[in-house]
Order: sequence, then C-alpha cells, then structure tokens
Amino acid sequence: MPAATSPAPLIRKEPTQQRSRERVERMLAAARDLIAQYGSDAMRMSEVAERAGVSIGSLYQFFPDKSAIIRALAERFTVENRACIDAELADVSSEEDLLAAFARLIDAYYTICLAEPVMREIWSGTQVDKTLRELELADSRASAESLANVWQRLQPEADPVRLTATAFLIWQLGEATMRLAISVDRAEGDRLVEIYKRMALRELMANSATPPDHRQDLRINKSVA
Amino acid sequence: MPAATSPAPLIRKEPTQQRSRERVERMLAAARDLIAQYGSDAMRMSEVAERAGVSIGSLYQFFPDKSAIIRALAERFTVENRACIDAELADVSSEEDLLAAFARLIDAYYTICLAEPVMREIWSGTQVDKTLRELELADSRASAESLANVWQRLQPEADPVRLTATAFLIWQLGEATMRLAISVDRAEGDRLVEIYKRMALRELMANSATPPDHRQDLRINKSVA
DNA sequence: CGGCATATATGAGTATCCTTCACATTTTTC
DNA sequence: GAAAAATGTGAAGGATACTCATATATGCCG
Repeated sequence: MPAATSPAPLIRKEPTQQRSRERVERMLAAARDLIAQYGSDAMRMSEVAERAGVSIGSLYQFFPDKSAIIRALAERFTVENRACIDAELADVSSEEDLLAAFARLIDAYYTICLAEPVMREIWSGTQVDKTLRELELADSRASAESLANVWQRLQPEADPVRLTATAFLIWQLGEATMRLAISVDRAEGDRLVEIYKRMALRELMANSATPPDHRQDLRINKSVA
Repeated sequence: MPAATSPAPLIRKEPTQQRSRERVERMLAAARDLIAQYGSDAMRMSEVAERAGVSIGSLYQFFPDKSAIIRALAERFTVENRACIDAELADVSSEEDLLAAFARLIDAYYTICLAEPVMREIWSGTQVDKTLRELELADSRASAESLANVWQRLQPEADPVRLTATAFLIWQLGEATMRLAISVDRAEGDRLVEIYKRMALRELMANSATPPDHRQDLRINKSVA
C-alpha cells in the first residue's frame, strides 16, 4: 500500500476571501478550456493566467505547480463520478441488480468520457505524472471498494481478498477500456466497450454463481519466474 | 484508423559508418541505464550524452528528440516480444493449444515486465507521449492480429470483425494489467495477473465454444448517448 | 597521393517554460 | 484607523530540450 496520502498538495492555500475564490474558479475554468482545446501538454501556465485575467504569481499562490491544476480538475471529475457510482450501487439487493447496475455504470461512464474532452485530453496527455496516476489509482481503489462491498454482501462466503482484487482489476480495466475506446473511432470504441462489458459481467457472475474451484484446469502455472 | 505510420521518425539519419553505429549503441545503452536508474523523466539528454561519451550534438544528429530515444528502446523491446508471441502461437492447432499458449504468453510477458526495469520505468514515466502511445497501439494491434488469425483459423464461422476487436481488447487489457501489476507490490500483482488470465481465457473460450447469441440478456443497452 | 564530397562531431548559444520572490495592494481584525 | 493577514504582481531565475556554425574524420575517384 504505497502512497496512501498525497505528498504534494492539490492547493497551496485554500482561498478564504470571496474575491480569491472567484479567481481560483476562473483559473480552473481557463485551464479547463485550454486543455480541452489543445491538451494538457500544450497548456501553458502563462496562458492560463492570462486567460483567467490574473497574474502568473496569483496562479502559483494557489496551485503549487502545473500538475496541481490538472489534478484539481481530474479530482472534480472523479468526485462527481464517485457520487454517481455510489448512487447506482446503493439499492442493489440481488445479483441481477448488481449486473444491471454495473452495466449501467459502464454505459454512463462511457458517455461521460465521450462528452468530456477535458478528461480525454488529461488522460491522453503526456504529463500524466506520478501524482495524477496515484490519484487515479486511489480513486479506482475506492470505487472498487464500493463494488466489492456490495458484492461481498451478496456473497458472504466468498474470499474477501480475492473479491477485492477482482473488483479492483475490473475497475482498472474498465478505465483502460474507456481511455482506449475514446482514442479510436466511435464505431470501434462502442464495440470495445461492449466486449469489455461482457467480460466484466461474466467475471462478476463467475465469481458469485459458482463454487471457487470451478474450471481450475485453466490455471496453467500459478506463479512465474 | 488514425496514425498508421509514424509522423516523427525514430531516427534522424541511419548511421552508415562503423564508428557512428557504435556510438549510437552507446547512446542507447546510456539512455537505458539512466532510465533504469531514475526513470525516463529524470533522464537528461545532457547526461545521456556525457555517459555515452559523445557530445550533445551527436545525440541530436541521430535522434530527433528525447522521446525518440525512449521509443527506440521501447521498440527493441516490443520487437523481441513479437518474435516470442509468434513463436508461441505458431504451432497452435486446437483450442486447448490456444488457451495453453495464451496462458504461457501472459506468464512470460509478466516475467519480462518484472525483470525489465527499463520497461517498467518507461511505461510508468510521465513522458509517455503520443508517439510512444501510438507505437504501443500499433504493436498491440499487430500482436492482436496474430492472435485473431489463429483464432479465426480455429473458428472459421465466427465474425472476423468481432474476433479482431476482442483480440485487440484482450491484448490491450493485458498490457494494462501488466503495467498495473508491476506498480503494486508483488503479491497483489501476482493476484491481478492471475485474475486477468482467467478473464481473458474465459473470453477466448466463450467466443469460440458457443453460438453468438448466448447470454444475450446481458446486453442491457447496446449503445449509449 | 591529393582533393573533393559526404558523413560525423562539437558545445556554446538559443528558446521555451515552469517557478520564485521581493514588493505592492486589498481585506480583515481589533 | 492601524496592525496583521491575505492576496496580487511580473520581472528575474533556473532548468533543460534542442540548434547551428564550424571543425574533423572518412570514403571515393583520378
């Protein structure tokens, strides 16, 4: 469990006055627009400042560095998503519910990813630095945790470690699929998401519907090297 | 089908003389060492030159920019892998063969990823720029193509488009799993690879063993937005 | 050998950014 | 209304990828 808490803060100093809060919003909006237009690499700190109508110094008063702005935007996105996910999983009480809810989540996530050029650019940008990656990982673990909890509730006798790991992987692969899907043309993207959905749902079913020792012949050699 | 050919060349001018060929090798070796030690971000062009015992100008005579060196290293890696993949898939003549070969490939790939700090650093580096991503994508498509071909041979009546898409996704998700697995601790990494393997193999079986309209109730809503 | 063309080598210099800092201005507090 | 805290400024600093005029080595032809 490396990097539990963020080493570099997302914001240097929380703006307390009304004026500065508005300015910070303008900075974020400017960054957002610039990223949407040219990608996070091409985003220049000086441009963000200019577009927001503030000086470069003000920018750095609140955001410790360039990646902090990008992370701040990404975080808003993921926070929104978390709410969506928890809402969707809240009233799951059977396996059919779980499968249906998961399928709906995938579709909803795909829709959002397609509609949000900012996220597309952030994730495909080269400046996806370690902190952003860690943020994404932490978020993914949290989302997977929600899924694993519901799942565990439906299958109390399943191995929690394995369930958690599976949920985490499913989630991570879901994100990988989304990034892939939005980077190819729409038709292929749709196809890929559809296939992923089938794979994930199948795994959800397999883990809950059958006793653990089903199909053990597949495990060719458990560990490598 | 965007970005079929590389817009930026991997090398500016192929070294023709013996002397320069050796120097280019030294540059690559130096880059390799520095990346292995501190990651591709921390790699400085000036350091590469110094370590290789050449001037900064010589470096730029052969490599158009920093990412070109990284890509050149990545390409060597993927070329080796391609050979490995094709060899493994060459004498597949039944579905059992295919499943076994695929499982072996995953394990082998995982072993390599664990053993190659260079690749670990390259993929986890922030400077995974568009060109590298495109290179990876193209390579992935090629590998998936090999898989799809074998698969199609075993299942002539299957839909080629879907088969190709599935092979591509399986491959891409395999790479995502590897990157994830080597970025967490070993025990969790092993677990994740194992789960991925199961998912992938299940998908391989499902697509070949059953008629297409199996479990259509899973397709909650086919297209989104 | 001599000389011309081509390939290769050099590293100080340029360009581009991110980031800092000393100082100015506004807002809050008492 | 004055001290304190928060906020604002932009020129200057610093890091580093990359270029270019110039120099040297190598191959080639007579």
